[in-house]
Amino acid sequence: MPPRAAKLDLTFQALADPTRRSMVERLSRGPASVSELAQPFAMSLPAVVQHLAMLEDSGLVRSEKVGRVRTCRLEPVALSLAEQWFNQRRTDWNQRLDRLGEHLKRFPDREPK
Amino acid sequence: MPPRAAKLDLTFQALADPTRRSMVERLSRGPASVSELAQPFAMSLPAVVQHLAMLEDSGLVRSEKVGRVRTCRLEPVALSLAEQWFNQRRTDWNQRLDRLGEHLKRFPDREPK
DNA sequence: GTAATACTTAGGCATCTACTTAAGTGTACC
DNA sequence: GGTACACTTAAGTAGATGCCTAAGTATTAC
Repeated sequence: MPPRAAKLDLTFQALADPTRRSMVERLSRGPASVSELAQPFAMSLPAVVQHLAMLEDSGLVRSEKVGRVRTCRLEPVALSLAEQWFNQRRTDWNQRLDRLGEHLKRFPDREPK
Repeated sequence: MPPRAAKLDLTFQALADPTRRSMVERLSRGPASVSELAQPFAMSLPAVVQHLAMLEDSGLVRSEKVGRVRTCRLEPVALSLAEQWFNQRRTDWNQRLDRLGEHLKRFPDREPK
């Protein structure tokens, strides 16, 4: 598997959980500490940290520890990598529709292949 | 959990696997039967069908059976639902950068809050 | 009617996920 | 030095995921 695909696996996997999406939403408004990120959730801290680990594995989030506080920030480049995948699908889809329309204009009666 | 979030769970989960992404890529170029979709993969047919089931659960793919052939097609609306989530993140992110820039222009020396 | 095709169903198995509780470690404050 | 705080590590569990093989059903072609 090409490395880019592996990265997409991790990214989409990371975004497939509502807790983690919520964290990304929070971080898209600015950095936060682990406890700040944990605060909205009715879940133990280790559970939150485990979610964070998946976000970091995917590259969506980066964090560094200063003193006893770990500060997390969003990595927008990683987000746009996933976004690009959607753009490519849309491009393929539209190209097909264009070809289909062209074909129908020429042969209005026949079913396209 | 709001229903929209549940849908995003299923969508991102569906896209987190390279086999399934590959299938979506194939389908973004036009409809295909189950065996056509299975052909590129070194995997049993039941495994492929299981992947397809997840794609259908998420709403990304729709299929109908005629005779003994099941034809699958992409549902582009489901794709754009996921795309929108990225757009919203990007909007939040840019708003924050704007505010940050504004703040720095006024108080060039202070660390922003 | 027989045979090939295109799935479909059922069962099983190894691994991964999403949590938990309990017990650390390192830093900051008094 | 002692205590509170902010994580961190470890170990365990229920359920989901990603495959497999074997056997079944419905169409279509001969």
